Amino acid sequence: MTKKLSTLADLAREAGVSESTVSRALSNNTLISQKTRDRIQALAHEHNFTLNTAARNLRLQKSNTIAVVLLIDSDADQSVSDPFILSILGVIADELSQHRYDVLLVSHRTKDAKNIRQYLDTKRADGLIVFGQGDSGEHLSALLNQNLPVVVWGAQTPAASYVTVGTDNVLGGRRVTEHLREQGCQRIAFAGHLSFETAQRYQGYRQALEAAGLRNSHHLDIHFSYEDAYQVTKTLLDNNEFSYDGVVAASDSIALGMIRALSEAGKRVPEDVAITGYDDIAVAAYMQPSLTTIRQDTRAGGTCLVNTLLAQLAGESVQSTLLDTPLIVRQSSQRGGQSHQ
Amino acid sequence: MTKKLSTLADLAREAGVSESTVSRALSNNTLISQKTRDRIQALAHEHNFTLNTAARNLRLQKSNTIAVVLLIDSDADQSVSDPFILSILGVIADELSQHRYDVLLVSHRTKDAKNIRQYLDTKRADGLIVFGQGDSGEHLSALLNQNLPVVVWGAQTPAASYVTVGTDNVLGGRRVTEHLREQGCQRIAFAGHLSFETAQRYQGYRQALEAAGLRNSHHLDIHFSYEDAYQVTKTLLDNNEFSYDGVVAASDSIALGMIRALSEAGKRVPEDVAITGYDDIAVAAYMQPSLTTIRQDTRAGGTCLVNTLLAQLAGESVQSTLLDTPLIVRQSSQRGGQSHQ
DNA sequence: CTGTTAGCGCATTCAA
DNA sequence: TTGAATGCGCTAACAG
Repeated sequence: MTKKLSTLADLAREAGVSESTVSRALSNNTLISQKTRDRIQALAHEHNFTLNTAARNLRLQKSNTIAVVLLIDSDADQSVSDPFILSILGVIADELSQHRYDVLLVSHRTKDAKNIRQYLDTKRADGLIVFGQGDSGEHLSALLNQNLPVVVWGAQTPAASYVTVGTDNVLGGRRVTEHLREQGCQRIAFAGHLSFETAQRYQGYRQALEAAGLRNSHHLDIHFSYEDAYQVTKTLLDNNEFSYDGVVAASDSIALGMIRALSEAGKRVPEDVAITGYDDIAVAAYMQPSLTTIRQDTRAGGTCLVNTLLAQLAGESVQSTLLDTPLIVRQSSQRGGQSHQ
Repeated sequence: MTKKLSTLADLAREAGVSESTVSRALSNNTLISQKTRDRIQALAHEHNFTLNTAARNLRLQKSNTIAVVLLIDSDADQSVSDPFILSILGVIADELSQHRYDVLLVSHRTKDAKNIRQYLDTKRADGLIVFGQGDSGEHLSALLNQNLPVVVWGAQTPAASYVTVGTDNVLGGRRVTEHLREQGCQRIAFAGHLSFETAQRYQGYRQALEAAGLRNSHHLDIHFSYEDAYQVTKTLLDNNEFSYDGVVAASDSIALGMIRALSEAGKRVPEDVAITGYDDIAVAAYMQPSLTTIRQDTRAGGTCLVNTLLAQLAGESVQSTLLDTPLIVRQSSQRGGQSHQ
């Protein structure tokens, strides 16, 4: 390792040429003779030289960076902990790095959503991928109505002016509920806090109940977490207020917490209570009982988010995508049901 | 929303003062009269003005950004999928954003580890948090021997010249193994691929066996994943080659995969086979049976990584930290054991 | 208290 | 085929 050459000027001096020649040589510009190019590139490599990104960005007015923005509910805990989000984030980081983009990970309180424009305005990021429209769809709409390079994870709404990639949550909610009906469940509760996307799942649940001629719906308000699900369920059971034979959980995490509480209380899943989750997180297949759920394919979702954004960046006109929401039937819901008369 | 003011110069013109005054006013420099400061800050706010980060970074020769580098094994799958890593990443993002730092998320093939210096050299990041020394400790040592602002997640090694935050993997491996011995296990296998950290856990496993007078160790080579663990275990069971009554799994994921395979084959956990995991991922407490494991506290770990790095950045002298590795006893390993004669 | 000036490192226009 | 000069937007030393 020879001495440190940290700027173009250093390299130029070392090579005995001008800065502009080095700049061109490094970008493999054909204006420069092949010989010079080779020589300079070799030199740069030898000295482990890399361009100063800030200077380059300033000059080029772009950043080669995509900001992934996580909008965090202010009253809930502020950390990024949802396994589904974390998992799709991993996919996005992969995809983006394959396209030679850097990923800037930022989290914002929901109510500060308006600040996210700054990443674009200050050329901090070339594009944005946003999670959490759930609690701030209206903010986003106000901000993103122009043709900005932004893709939002979540459901399309008629009002929204921005491009989204997401799954059909109403359909998903309907599917699991219908499935539980087919398994013979009579009293089916919906467990989850009704934020944006989960509210849609709830809506699907309602639709399915109504289609089955059931008038009463049951909502258990549980925020996204194992612990909360466990506690709420345990309390209900302790007070003898748990009267359901089926539960549509708004997420796999919630389903897991409930299953534990039920099991500790001596209830069998699925015999006494059939349960479905939502997301198909990695462990869903590996628990006992394995979890019936709606798959949200993180690989497909992440890839689609990235591709949509890159297409936008390339000037193509893009539209929102609705990903499929397949029902994955496993043990936690299967108990023969009516179909087996 | 008035017209777009995108640079300091624009703001200065609008305010009828010089650029430097605006610059100072925005940084709340007391050189500027309170009145002027207030006026300019109000103006900036009204126009939703933010500084251009690239220009600012270039001028200041710093970036207010921490790069989190994930070193990915080249022959394994390239994606960021380990739930433990993802979870600690969430914590880091939190902590860093509370300290007003941005997080640049980058993944690199292990063998390209030497490129990670560039983030520092080009002032792309003020500091680095690195995961995955496991497979590239020697590369890192070669790179990071200077007093660079870098903190590596993982175990300390005598050779390593860099600062680490991690848990005592040897101790952890020893603890679970001793625990299984206490539960009466006679033939205990270690399940996991022997990379850096897991090799240390394996070493602890060996120590515990030797201390118990057991000469034979059993190693099942399983990479980090549910699926691989499931397949390998299933194959062993199908061939009647699974002869263990205890398993020390190198990660919770592996434990889950194995438990599923065992359960499908009609083996009971913990009665027929007692199993321990490693990490204490969120679901560990919520599965059936709940998983005995070694806790790696992601909150503590992430916080410590960040604090150590920030201290380094502040010029303080810091040293490596070894976090506690508590044994969390749950159902998957408990079967009375010898102590109940 | 405020303004003028210079320069961070790079890409690019214009001139040679 | 190469070099000299300019400016991206910002901060800070120096002057006033």
